[in-house]
Amino acid sequence: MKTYTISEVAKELNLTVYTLRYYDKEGLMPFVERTPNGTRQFKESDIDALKIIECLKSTAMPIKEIKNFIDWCSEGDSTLQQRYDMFMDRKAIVEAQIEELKKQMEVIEHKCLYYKTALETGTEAIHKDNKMAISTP
Amino acid sequence: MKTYTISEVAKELNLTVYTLRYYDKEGLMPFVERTPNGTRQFKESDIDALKIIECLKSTAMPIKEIKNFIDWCSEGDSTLQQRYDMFMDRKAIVEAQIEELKKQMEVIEHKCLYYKTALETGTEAIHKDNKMAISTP
DNA sequence: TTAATCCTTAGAGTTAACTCTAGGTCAATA
DNA sequence: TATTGACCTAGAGTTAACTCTAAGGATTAA
Repeated sequence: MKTYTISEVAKELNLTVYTLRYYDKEGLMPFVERTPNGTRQFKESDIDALKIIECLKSTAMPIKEIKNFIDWCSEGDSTLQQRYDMFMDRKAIVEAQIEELKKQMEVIEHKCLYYKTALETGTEAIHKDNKMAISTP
Repeated sequence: MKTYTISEVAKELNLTVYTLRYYDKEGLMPFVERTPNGTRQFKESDIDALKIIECLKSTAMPIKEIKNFIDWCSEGDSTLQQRYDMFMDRKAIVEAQIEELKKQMEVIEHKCLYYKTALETGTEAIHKDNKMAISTP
């Protein structure tokens, strides 16, 4: 079975070897095996697991919480409910994150229009006596 | 004109007074006026400006970049182009953030289903010989 | 055989964004 | 009048997530 070195994995996942070792130190990769002299040997399934870790990280889950999940995975079927609940919770969190970003997007688009108009006339004064501030953003 | 104390503003924006003073220290609030003895007096427009700051912060813009924008605001009409470009860039960044979250959402939903099926049969083994790993997440 | 290049660890250093403490001012109340 | 509680600053401390350094081991290439 093909295995990968830490730098190959780092390259593939767009991480540094430092980061991967840090994750290991934090207990995020207990499944990665070693050669007799201690070198990490990543299997395809390890890379898949790291992709799940990256997925959770990209939704702003703290590393300590990701570790809880990894620990549950190691404990086996007795933790299926916790893991299911975790992903359902995460789903709700990500939905909220998307909604929040969409809300802020409207504000940003409004500002784009505001500055477009200001640029056309050469001055922000066009928006004066408007509820949009001038010297404050 | 009605003004607000730092603790009133903190409450309204769901921040701490420490955070607001920190923002001020970092140059994010040069527009906030003071009473003769030094107490900050927030106007409505200052709170609006802070809401823009919070908007940018919620899209992961670093405080130093937000400060650039605030500085441009203080410089007046000569920086209209920079400010327009900044909001257009931010718009693209937020669009990418939303797309990224949607992509991760699919992974999470897939995991929800995975664990739902596993829970129904009481074991993760149901997914074995599948490309989904068992002891790795 | 020696140099380069990978790997390892322990532990120190960095950065961003707070978060708090110490010591002080000022205005209102008991 | 004294105490309470809000405000202030400077600067120290905290936390998360890296990021790097030092010192050393194994493998390959000249």
